[in-house]
Amino acid sequence: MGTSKLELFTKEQNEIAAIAKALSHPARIAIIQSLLKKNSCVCGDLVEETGLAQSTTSQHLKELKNAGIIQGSVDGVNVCYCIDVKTWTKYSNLFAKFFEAATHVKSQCC
Amino acid sequence: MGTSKLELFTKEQNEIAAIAKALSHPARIAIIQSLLKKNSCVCGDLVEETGLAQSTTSQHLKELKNAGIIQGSVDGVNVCYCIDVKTWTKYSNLFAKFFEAATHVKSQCC
DNA sequence: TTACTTAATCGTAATATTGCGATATGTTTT
DNA sequence: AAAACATATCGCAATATTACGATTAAGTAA
Repeated sequence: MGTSKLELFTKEQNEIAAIAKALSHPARIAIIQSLLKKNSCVCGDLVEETGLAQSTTSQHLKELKNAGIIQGSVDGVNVCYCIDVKTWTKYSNLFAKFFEAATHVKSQCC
Repeated sequence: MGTSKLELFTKEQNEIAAIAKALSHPARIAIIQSLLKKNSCVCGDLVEETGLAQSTTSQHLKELKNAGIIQGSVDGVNVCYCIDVKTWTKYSNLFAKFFEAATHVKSQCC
């Protein structure tokens, strides 16, 4: 136990949940917002941005990378991260679709 | 440790992360989708929908309720759940705004 | 080569999440 | 009142997440 029973749900449900999971920590939201604003894309700057330890920030970056949201490329001693626009757009559409389903709900049933 | 350092982040960042957390389990996505489709709104039916134990489903419902996404009202022996449309719309807009920020990003920086 | 810098990974501790069975609570029905 | 039903809560076990310091790896500069 302690593990989610993923096999009970549809591919889409698991996908939406997985993306939401990647977005479920404020540090990761902060990182994404920072990258979208393009104030910087260097890992060291993101460490300052989050206010967390370097190792912790690195862990969050890894999760965002695994989710396909960001990508990093080595630039000398630094690593430059950026939003993977293609994936981001895909996720954006998926969430928009998911949320929009409620526009047809006129009234509360209870 | 093990606790997120919420005080390091903005109210908005924490809010987005909190909503995402509520959406970060496929069972909860399944519940929401079911309620949006209005196939049913009775707790017992949602237990079947998820395929999880009654107590586990009840726990997921509680989390969605805590996040303000759904509301339940007692109807005799049953409890009828439904989407809180007002909150849902609010969250929908918040996420749309969050995702849209990337439409201005023309190219990858790295 | 050695020293320095940056970032990833490892090891570990604290806490949170997921899931279930058992039990409690509250509402109908008999 | 007693039995039946639906749902919430409790207690527990397994696993996941968050965070940090220490270490490793790899590039750059002296």
